[in-house]
Amino acid sequence: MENQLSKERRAMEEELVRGREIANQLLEVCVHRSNTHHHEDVHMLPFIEDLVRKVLCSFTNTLLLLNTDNDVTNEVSMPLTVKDTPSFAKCPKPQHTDEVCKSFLQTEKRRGYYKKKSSAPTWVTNSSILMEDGYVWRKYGQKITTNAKYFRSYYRCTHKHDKGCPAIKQVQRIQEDPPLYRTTYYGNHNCKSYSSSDIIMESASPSGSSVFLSFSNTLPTKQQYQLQSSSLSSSTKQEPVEVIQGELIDDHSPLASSDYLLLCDYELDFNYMGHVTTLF
DNA sequence: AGTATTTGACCCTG
DNA sequence: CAGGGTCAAATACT
Repeated sequence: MENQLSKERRAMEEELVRGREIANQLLEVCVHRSNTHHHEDVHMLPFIEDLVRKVLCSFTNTLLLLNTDNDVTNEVSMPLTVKDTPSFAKCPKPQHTDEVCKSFLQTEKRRGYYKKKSSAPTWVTNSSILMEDGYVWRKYGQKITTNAKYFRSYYRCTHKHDKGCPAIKQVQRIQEDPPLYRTTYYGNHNCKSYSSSDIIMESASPSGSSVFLSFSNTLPTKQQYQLQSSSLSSSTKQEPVEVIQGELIDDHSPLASSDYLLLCDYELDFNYMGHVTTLF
């Protein structure tokens, strides 16, 4: 028992060290990239993707070791769009016909059922560079939340209805000067409105670019990382992805496709995660 | 005319 | 019941 524990601990340490080394390599690549011309990126992208995958694999293995005795299946979240039936369908059967008519009339006028998603950000990207994801968003709401000076805007993928794309995002202005916005992503695109020209990490600002990535508690399964030629997945997860960036969007603009994150297609499943991991 | 945004009401969760 | 997320009619834009 004791031996088993120390064995697992050693394995975890090895995985963490490995992950850190790979992350360092990735950092070097990024630094190198920022000092070179972009036409070289084509050759670097496969290498960058490979490093990212290795880092993720390492974290995954570590977290697996940390959670070997947990029943992770319970942590799996279902897609927002199919999780529940309409509220009126869940109502207990009334005992009297009057009640039946009454409740039916009441529910008939109701709007479609929707369920609030859980919100546990899985990662944060703090960046001064301009990133795109090539998707078109449509604003469907705006709220001023408590203790917030600015509006929070709600966007969904334009292809929600024609292709059933479940992707949504929230944009919250969090700072005035310099302007800073936090973008939280929920769900992944399955609309495939993606082209190579839209590949992210397209640095709009010529210098001083910095990227901060971090993962936080309750995890995503597959996050759509568009680092490059990675295929787009159609994960059913609704775990959020956060991006914080400056000088990119206007609360009142239709989102000039400037507030996006860079993601590639994780092949990994993070369902069992319950920890915070910082990449940079 | 078709599409996108605004905005108040509605609805769910904690 | 409050706070936050979504809907959908009204409005603006192209």
